[in-house]
Amino acid sequence: MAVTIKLLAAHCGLSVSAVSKALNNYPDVSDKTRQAVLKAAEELGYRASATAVSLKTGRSRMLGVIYADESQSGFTHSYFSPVLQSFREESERRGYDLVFVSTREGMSSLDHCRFRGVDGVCIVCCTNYDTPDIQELMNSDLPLVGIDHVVNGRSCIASENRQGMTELMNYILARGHRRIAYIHGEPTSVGLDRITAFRRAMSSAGLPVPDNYIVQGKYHHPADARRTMLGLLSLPEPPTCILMPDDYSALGGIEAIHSQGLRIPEDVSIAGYDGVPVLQMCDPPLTTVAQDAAGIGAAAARKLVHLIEFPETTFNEIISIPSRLIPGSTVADLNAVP
Amino acid sequence: MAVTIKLLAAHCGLSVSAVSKALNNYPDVSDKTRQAVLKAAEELGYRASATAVSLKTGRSRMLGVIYADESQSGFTHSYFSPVLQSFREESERRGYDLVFVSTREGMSSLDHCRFRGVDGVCIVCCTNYDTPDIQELMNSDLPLVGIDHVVNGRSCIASENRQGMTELMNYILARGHRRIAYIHGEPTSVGLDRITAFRRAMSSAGLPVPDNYIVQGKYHHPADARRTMLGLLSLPEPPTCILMPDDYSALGGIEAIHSQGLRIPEDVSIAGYDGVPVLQMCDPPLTTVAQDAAGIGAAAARKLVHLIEFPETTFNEIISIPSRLIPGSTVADLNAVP
DNA sequence: AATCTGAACTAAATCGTTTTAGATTATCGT
DNA sequence: ACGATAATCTAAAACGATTTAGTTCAGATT
Repeated sequence: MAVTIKLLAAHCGLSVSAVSKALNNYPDVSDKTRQAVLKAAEELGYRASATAVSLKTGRSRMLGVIYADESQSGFTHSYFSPVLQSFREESERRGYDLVFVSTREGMSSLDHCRFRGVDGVCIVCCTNYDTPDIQELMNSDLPLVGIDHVVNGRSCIASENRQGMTELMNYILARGHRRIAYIHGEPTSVGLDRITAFRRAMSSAGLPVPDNYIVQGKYHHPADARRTMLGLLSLPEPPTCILMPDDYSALGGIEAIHSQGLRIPEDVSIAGYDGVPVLQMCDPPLTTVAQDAAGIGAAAARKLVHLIEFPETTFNEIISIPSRLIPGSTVADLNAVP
Repeated sequence: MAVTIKLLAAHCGLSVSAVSKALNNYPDVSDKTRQAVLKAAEELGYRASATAVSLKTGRSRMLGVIYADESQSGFTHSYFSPVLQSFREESERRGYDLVFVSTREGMSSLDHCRFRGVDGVCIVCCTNYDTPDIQELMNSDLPLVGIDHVVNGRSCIASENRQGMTELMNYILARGHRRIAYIHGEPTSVGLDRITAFRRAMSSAGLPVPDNYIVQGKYHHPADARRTMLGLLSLPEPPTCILMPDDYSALGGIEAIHSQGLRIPEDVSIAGYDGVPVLQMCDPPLTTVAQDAAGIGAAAARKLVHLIEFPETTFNEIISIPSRLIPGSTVADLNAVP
């Protein structure tokens, strides 16, 4: 089997404890011995067993990840996947490995975290935060950060949704649109922030928002978006521009518009949210707001590691990461058409 | 802290070993005691520590995942991400959790696997299989399955690339195309299989394949595809149909075609490979071959778990998963244009 | 009644580390 | 040269489980 510390100790003619101390930079070991141990460890290819260290120290250097978008897209989710990616990179940079915590039968997420002995957990993607399972996690004493959702005074990394939506609205308004509709996603904290920003922008511009211009749709669900879009297009006074829940849903919206023989943006304008690269390669490139997924993932990892390593001095907080408007070409400039 | 077996034993008035046996269905424990233990465990919320079990038994019920597409797409990779997703689901169904094995400085992937004590490893996504790092893994005695790449007699799950490509070619040929070009990806085993099938289909149809009709491109790299496509379009005798390395690259190809003022499929036909849902929502939907990512991921998990649990009776093999043609609308029917 | 058998339990070793407390030198002041 | 002090090492317990080798005590056998 693998070479253990016992073998290494024997090879060095030292006690196990001396070797352990040498490897862990304890002060009460001579430089000569330390060098010898390090050299021998290198030669024999010694690696401490994470399992044994973990058992003894109570720290595993593993981070749990809740990624439960069973419904549909899985790891291909256009927003959460890149968040996870950068969360992973930053975690590994800090010496932590990622484990997925599943909700296996009979084991709650918290149970699972304890079972695996993870040092902390990040809720990256989760269809519903109001489940007993997630609540139990939130109320536990496990270090935790959430993406995009604020619960129970826990730390949370989120896009500046109001800022992003406001920039998008300002852009659309500046292009002369007045009849603007919003197919929004589920009214989570994210959703509500965006809706608020939408309404504010409209009222700041002195524009009314007819009730049927704000429609609840679903995140990441093109088929639903398609249906909803068709409804909007068939209104007696249809909007000139429609905001979608996200870029992926926008695909369904675009489809719906084309199916009516309408052109984008000549006949109808449309905007997404997320900044998915693929949509920028489509023709025409989608007007949208790029969320800084990489920044969010990295911030989450940093925060979580801090919570773990400096529990005394680290406080819970909500960290906002700015978004950036991508103008694209799917919102017509009505001023330019005299 | 958490409730340990020691506490549970005390609570039951039994020895630690009796409790352990009760929990693990040993025969030499009375039914009465077993029930009592189970009940107490439930009440106290006892969970065995995976760490401790792992240390003692040498089995961790964790699977390592190599997913190293640092280059670009990360978890949004349109083909590997869904593979990973289903690999994860099937693994969890069988009681295994997934850990990412990173190549941290100074620790090879194999080292990392041993360090974490994973029971097996799956190479899902990997930019280059010819590195010492991957070779070391392949030559180790760790249970292992690879996706799409055959190395060293290890188990491998792959799409039936020849079948897929052949079906695609038959479809294209049936639509009357004779000047067909292929921008292929890196010549890995996958790439070579597809090229072989392409050449066979052409020669079966008695068609020549000019050298400049087979161009090496890159997988998952729209910008590169764009450049290469422009080259093909500017040939003295340009192809009527171009096969792309994959759907994502096809986006770059489509872009290039449009940039020349050409229409798809009226002026040029194009086909992808993978069956990415997004591309089916674009207009027109892409002609492509859907790889059964879910089937591949699940098969990989099953194979790996077998290798782990029945090492004697399980042999290494190459498992092929059929692909399916998605006709789409990007390949013109030349017969229909008299 | 003495012995054997088997069921049901316990003690203790073990997995590979870390860490506390104690042991062994070597160094030094006097 | 002698005890004190510091430097360097070792022994052993502990982490939380599993598992081997007993042990105990009914009840059956003779």
